[in-house]
Amino acid sequence: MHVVLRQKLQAHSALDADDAAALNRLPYHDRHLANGEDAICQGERPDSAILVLEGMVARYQTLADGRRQFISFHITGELPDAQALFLTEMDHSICALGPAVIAMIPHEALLTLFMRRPGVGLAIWRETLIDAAIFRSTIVNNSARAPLARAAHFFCEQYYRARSRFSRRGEVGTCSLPLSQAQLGDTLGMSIVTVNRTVQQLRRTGTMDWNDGVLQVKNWAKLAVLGEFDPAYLHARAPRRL
Amino acid sequence: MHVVLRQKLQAHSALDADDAAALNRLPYHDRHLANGEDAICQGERPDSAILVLEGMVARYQTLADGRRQFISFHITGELPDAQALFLTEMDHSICALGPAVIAMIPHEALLTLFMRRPGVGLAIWRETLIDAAIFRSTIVNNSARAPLARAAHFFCEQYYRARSRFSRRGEVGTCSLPLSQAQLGDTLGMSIVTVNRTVQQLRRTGTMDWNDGVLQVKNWAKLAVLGEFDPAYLHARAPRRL
DNA sequence: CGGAAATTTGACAACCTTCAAGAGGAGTGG
DNA sequence: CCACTCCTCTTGAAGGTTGTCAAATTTCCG
Repeated sequence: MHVVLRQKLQAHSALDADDAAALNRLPYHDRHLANGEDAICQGERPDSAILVLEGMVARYQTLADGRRQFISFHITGELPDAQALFLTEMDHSICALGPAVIAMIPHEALLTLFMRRPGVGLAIWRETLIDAAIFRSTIVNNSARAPLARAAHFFCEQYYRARSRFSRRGEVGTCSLPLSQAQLGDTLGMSIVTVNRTVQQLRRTGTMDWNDGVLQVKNWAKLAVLGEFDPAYLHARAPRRL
Repeated sequence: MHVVLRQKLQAHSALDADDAAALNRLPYHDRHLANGEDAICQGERPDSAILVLEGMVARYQTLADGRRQFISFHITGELPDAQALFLTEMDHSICALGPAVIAMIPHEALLTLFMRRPGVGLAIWRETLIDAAIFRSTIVNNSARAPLARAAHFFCEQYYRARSRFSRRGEVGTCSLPLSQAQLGDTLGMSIVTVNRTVQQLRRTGTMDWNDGVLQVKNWAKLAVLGEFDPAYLHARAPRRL
């Protein structure tokens, strides 16, 4: 757990030895989630933060008629409910896509850590700010792009983020993306039928494939053009110290 | 300037006397913006944060074909680019809707303030988290709701936020909303024609009117139902201290 | 092996966007 | 003062895209 969190924070923030040591003393306990299981629901007031250790979790809101809208997806090292540290009531739910393992870290322990090591607090603040930057991009994507570009942009983002822990971000390769087409529809705001036809259309471009929860990128440059994808908004590297 | 910021932060965070005093010593300078003028553009690396003093400003992204997608709107007391404190490069632009006055507060002064008065830093952190909560809601609204509900929800949010500085949030009344229909289209992801017809449809419900940049709510309860509006996501009150 | 879920395909209707044009106002310059 | 332009709002019509309905096929899982 500790190494996962430390690596994530160090991807964009400088932590000194004392910060790292303090991180290593954070208490937590693991929790295993089945496919589709909720880690936390809208309206609840959690007293622990979630750190994804394995698998993928998603944030979603439930609409008045029961439909779901997915908001974001999170992989190993991410803190999908960091905002709950300061916003007591959850305005959305978090569920597992496929089996997942998460660590539950008591809010209290994090808050005292922030007092003792402000650098850690700032790193997590930055984490939440990157989260918000991704939300902004999602607003633009779902509101303004036609289905093909919208789906392409989504695939680009997931692929780029999944591989950013390694050095080779773009280029050919695969990553895990364990969604159904129906869930992708609830992500991009399109009907299942349109999702299906759009994905087929994307496949025909020869830039990517997506099967059995695995996204395969065959021509990154072309896919990025189709999706108008510019990774600047992911703020992958912006170290700054107080 | 100082009183505007202090009131905003105290709306959701407890500040002690020393925090307030430190806020009052923040340096800044005013800047007047003409209608449509950009306060800051995508790609820039600001060294000051923006605080809205008068009027309204909007965040937006520019798409590959030059179209605009508005992301959020900000009124007196809000910090529309607080994230730039820790994410150096702007991933969006900020412009004025109608004439506006903003205060520019040097990042350096804010960062040293956070070191001396962590409570102020936390208050602004919470501010950015509420920002993100609004983004989540916008994703849901623009992705999943039909035009009428989408527009109704948008009007509800703007009205509720504009009036939250006073005690009477819901109920009958007016607030400033100086957008054109075309700009509302670039906000909700609808064409001008659809915006026009949707607004007319909303007017016919008798719940609201919107003319000359003024939003008038005539039947708050019914409008909130039309827009499926639940203000919980605005986290208007959630005081918590370290 | 059987049943449920996911993917795929077709057809059609509804909706939205685009194109086009006119009305009303605000601001500018002759 | 009026003509002119520009912008916004409004309305109509046509065409295209997307959602809905329905059903077949494949895959997954017990």
